[in-house]
Amino acid sequence: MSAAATEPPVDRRARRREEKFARILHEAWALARRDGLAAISLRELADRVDLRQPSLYAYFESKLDLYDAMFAQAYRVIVDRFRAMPAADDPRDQFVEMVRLSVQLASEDIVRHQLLFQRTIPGFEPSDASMAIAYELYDFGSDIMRRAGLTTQAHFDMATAVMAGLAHQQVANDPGGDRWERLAEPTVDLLLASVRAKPGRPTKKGSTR
Amino acid sequence: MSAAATEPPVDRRARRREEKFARILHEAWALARRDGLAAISLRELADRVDLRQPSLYAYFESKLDLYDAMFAQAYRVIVDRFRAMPAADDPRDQFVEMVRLSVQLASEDIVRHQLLFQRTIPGFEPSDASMAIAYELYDFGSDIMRRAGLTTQAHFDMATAVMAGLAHQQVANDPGGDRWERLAEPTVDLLLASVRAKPGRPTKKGSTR
DNA sequence: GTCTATATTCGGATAGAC
DNA sequence: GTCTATCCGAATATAGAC
Repeated sequence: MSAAATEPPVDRRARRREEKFARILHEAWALARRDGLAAISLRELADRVDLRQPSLYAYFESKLDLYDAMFAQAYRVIVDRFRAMPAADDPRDQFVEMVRLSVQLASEDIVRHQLLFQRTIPGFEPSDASMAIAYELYDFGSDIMRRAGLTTQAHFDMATAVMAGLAHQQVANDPGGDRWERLAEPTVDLLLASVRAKPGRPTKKGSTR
Repeated sequence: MSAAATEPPVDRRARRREEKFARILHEAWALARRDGLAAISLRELADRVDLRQPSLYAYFESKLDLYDAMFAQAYRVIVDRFRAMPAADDPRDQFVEMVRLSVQLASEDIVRHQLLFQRTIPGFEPSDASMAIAYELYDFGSDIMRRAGLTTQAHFDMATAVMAGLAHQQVANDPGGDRWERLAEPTVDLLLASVRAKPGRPTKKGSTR
């Protein structure tokens, strides 16, 4: 409330700070893509944003804190991309589209995929605030799966495994291609067929091992 | 049985060297499990095997070379575990067992899984000799899948994605548990059901990598 | 093969002036 | 917020004696 016509200097400063922070994050991603996530050097990062290395500490408290900011930003991007999916009439189509998008997202930015879904940075643990963004994504995805007919925990677990697996194989064995991405549709139909075959009970009798 | 009664000193020395090298690898794994793969310190590794840090260079040429040795050893262990699987009469059962074993292997040693299946060490590329061991595993697994009825490239790709996904989810979201491991059986049946629904063109033997 | 000694470079982080 | 200066520790790797 109450933003003056001429923006108070405080807000301008805050905005400049945000812009600079965004630039820092941008260059951090660039370095991560070049050398690997774990190999980001604060010295080189500072160089790229025209700062001296100690000045970075005005923007984050430690290197792990930087990773946390990258983690949160990456999840925000992905949540936005999920929300931007065209709404499909058929829930099955929507499910297919989500799986396809997941593989695409992993494929188009491998280090992002590593930071979010593989725990590779020694000592890094996402903050609660960052995890909250992650949970947004899972809720959104769960809705889509539920609408497509998945009901049990086992259904969900199979579906998430399939999504993770397609993405992983795409990234690991056909980077830049679509060999696993194009399996999104048939794989979803596989899952849905099994749901329809034995609704609410995708596992055999005695399903707890 | 042709070893001389008095073993030649050359062979004894060679064996001692191998034993020491094995000890080095053992402790390297221990450090990786404690601190993460990327955080292995040659100083601490040397301490643990009663050497000074520079002496390690009598056993490998660089740190990346150490990772390569770990990579090769890990694949050898896994190949052995695959070969040690009890033979099942039903190829479908054999397939189930393989998927279950894959998830178990990832679950029981997460850093091994990371080194083999996630490219997380900056600059590390397995040597040709190490990759040869990896291919052994893929050939072995391909045979099992083929016998279970998978014929097309798409079948294989789906199956490998499912295996990778179950393992990943198990490791990432239920470490120490069996929430995804117990989905091995129903998931294999899912795959096989789709194969029976629309059988594809057979692939040539050994042509899947 | 193992040692001591050292080179070299780099890392993240802090103190304190402006 | 940004700087200079610096700390302190860590890292991998090499040289050369024994």
